[in-house]
Amino acid sequence: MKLEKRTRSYNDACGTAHALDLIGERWALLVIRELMLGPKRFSDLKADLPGISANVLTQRLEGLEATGLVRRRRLPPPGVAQVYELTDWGYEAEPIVQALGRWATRSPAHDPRLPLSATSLMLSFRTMQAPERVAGLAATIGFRIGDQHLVARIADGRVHTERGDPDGADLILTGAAEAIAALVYGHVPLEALTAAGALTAEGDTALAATFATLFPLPPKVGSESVAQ
Amino acid sequence: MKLEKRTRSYNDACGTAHALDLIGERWALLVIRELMLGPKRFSDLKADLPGISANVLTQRLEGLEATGLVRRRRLPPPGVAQVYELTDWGYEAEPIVQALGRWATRSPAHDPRLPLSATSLMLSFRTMQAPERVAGLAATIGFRIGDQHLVARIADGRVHTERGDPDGADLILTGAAEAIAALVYGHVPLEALTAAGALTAEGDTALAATFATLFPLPPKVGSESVAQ
DNA sequence: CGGCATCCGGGAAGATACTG
DNA sequence: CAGTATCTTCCCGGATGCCG
Repeated sequence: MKLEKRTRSYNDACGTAHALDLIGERWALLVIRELMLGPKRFSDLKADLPGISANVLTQRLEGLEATGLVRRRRLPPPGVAQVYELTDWGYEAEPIVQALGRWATRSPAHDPRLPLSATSLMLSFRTMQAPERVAGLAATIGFRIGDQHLVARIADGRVHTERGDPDGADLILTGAAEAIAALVYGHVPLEALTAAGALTAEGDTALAATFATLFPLPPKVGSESVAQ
Repeated sequence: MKLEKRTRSYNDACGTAHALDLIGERWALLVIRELMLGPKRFSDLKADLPGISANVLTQRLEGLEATGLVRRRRLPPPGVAQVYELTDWGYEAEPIVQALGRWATRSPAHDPRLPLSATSLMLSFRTMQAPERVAGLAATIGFRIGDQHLVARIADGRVHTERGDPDGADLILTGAAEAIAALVYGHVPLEALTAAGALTAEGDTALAATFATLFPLPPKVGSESVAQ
């Protein structure tokens, strides 16, 4: 284990270029994305980042820790596990994640049916919500995705998402993130997903249809923009 | 010339991940940044991107053209040159460039005295302007940076930047982008820069000091955020 | 000169196996 | 569970050279 010389830099005073020096390496921003809802353990990060290898994840975490975006913390006695969490500055990267996400959904090549992590799904709710559709609504929807428990709270004209106990929510959806994405973004009816065994719904199942209207996708890039 | 198999993908339905599939390769976003103010020729791109090699620039332009972000256009007869320009969708990436730039200026490692392109400087004015400081002002500042002519128009509570003829501006600054950055972000007085021969000012030179107050940098990340 | 293709060396990423 | 070690592959960066 030798001291690394610093990663090759763009050597550019432009803030954008410096940002790429910090988080431009492959996987770096997706690691940050996965920590956006709170601390995670190494193995959870690895499981939620389809395709990353252990050594690359180790390198990214080391790098992000060195630049002050990620902090390593040992959990209190009950569990011996250690977790990685974003620093305040790390959390401030959320607008970047959102700007990228919003922009890329216009891509003709974007396939919303690919694998999806629970964190990505929750962040997409933050990004894609349409204020004029959310206005006046009040509800709480709980999610059980694998062993992750999450909540979307609709209030004050905004959809708030966070980790939390789904119990007591008006509607609780249990299933894979991809199935919930099919409901919200693919506009597959809840009944079709429950019938297929992809999703389980408890509570106010009619709420699901309303929820699915809150996150309209921007129009795909049309031929007028791409053709020469 | 064989058909390339498409670049390795994150294979993730998350919009952020797809954005990285599109513009996550090294240099890609900086190429887009350099085209943000309008079309450029290959050699201008190469000159304005310190450190990029010709073959990598070729690859990036091919890739960006294939994804529909960049268009290649042959200029009308007077010049045989061809230029690269962003598509509408490509221009829509500006919020990404801005989010990255704004976020990265908080980095302790950010050195604003590194080389800087004229385009980066103009975009930084868009990004970093403080509306409460711009309010009520009206002025036009012209820039001659190398052979590039640019204008910043202060009106309607906003700073607008674009390519344009500096003649007739209230103040015209001639010099390297780094010198103008020293004025605006380094708060080096205009007199010091003109005395050193780094900058030439014509017109309302007092305007320079006002202009330099319009773009406050956010506070650097402090020890409270980085320390464990 | 502008716009590439080609070859090469170094280094980062990916896959797998292995260890405390 | 949380990484390390090793090997292979591929990308990046630099140099050169071709061709209009």
